[in-house]
Amino acid sequence: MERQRQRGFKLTPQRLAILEYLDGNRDHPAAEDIYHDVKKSFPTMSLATVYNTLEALKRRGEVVELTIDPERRHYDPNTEPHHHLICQRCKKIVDVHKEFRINIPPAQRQGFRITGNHIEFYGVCPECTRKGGVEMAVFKCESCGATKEGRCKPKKCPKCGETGTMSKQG
Amino acid sequence: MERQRQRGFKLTPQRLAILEYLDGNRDHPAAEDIYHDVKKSFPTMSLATVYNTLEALKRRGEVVELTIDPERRHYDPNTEPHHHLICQRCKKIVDVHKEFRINIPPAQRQGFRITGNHIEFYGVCPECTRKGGVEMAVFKCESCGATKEGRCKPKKCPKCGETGTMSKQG
DNA sequence: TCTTTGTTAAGAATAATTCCAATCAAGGAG
DNA sequence: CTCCTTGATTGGAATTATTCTTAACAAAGA
Repeated sequence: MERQRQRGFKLTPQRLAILEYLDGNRDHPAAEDIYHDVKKSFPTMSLATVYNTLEALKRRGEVVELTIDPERRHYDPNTEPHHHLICQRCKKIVDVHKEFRINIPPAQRQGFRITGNHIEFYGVCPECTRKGGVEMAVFKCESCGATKEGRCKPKKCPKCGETGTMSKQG
Repeated sequence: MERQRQRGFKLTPQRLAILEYLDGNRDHPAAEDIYHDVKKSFPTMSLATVYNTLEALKRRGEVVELTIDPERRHYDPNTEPHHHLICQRCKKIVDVHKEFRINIPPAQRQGFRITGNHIEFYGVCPECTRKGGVEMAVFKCESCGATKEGRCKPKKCPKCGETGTMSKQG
């Protein structure tokens, strides 16, 4: 994070808050998630600033944009090359730190010069496996109080629409 | 009725046109691309119908939705498991038909049950390699006549906004 | 023929993202 | 210290892809 200071990247309070949220984060948040969280300690934060900052960080190679979820872009502050494992039921994304020796045989490269790769693994996470497909839990929105039954934590409140506010109820 | 229900899919002229467009297509088109093309021979076609049809085909496993491009969803009528190679410059997507023996060691599976994977390879396509990064070509919109300079064919006309109408000029 | 079911078209609605114009804050030059 | 330049922030408007809704429709079955 220190390395930002140089290189003409202005460390404004807003950017600092975003960087702090991102630092060490392994949740592959979307812009909206970052916004929602950072807003709590920084109520004047604008969603546009989150997008601007993410774009600036992306250009600097400090975060990687994940094109894994057709609904929204996710960002990964972990820039070491790694892969991802996605729960096909609840859409949770976790990291896979292993190098795979994969190479396209020249005959199949169609003239491309290959520069890298990214593997998406699909599967079912332990929580969803346990829930089996029948059992359900109740999730409550911290923001508007609405409740919803489901196998896994909904990313967004079905009532007030806020993201990241649903938590499991006793 | 039973037969119909088993197939559960009415072959309407619109759907036929979409299927024909998709058949053997290796371009990983987006909904808009399909719409643009099919509309030519079927001017009454609606974009919603394209989306509906794609959704129906997806549910039946006749097409695969590719989450590769953050801008829009692409569809692949080739449902045999395969991977993709993407030109990082012009965003062209080509197929890679090869099986890779990749496995996440149990210690790293984090309790997930793995069901599949998809590899995205990144690279530079022969056209873009040739253009080197300096040389440019001029592309013209078949629809509105606007021209644009670029390394690779723009997916969308910068003036009229139509997709798939840009072609290289003499 | 009447009903059921699923399809289409058009446009409205939604949601993520980008754009824009008006500030604002910091740093350098004078 | 003040002026000027540059880049950052905001909030709202604009844009874009996608979904939803409704009414009209068409084929199949009773």
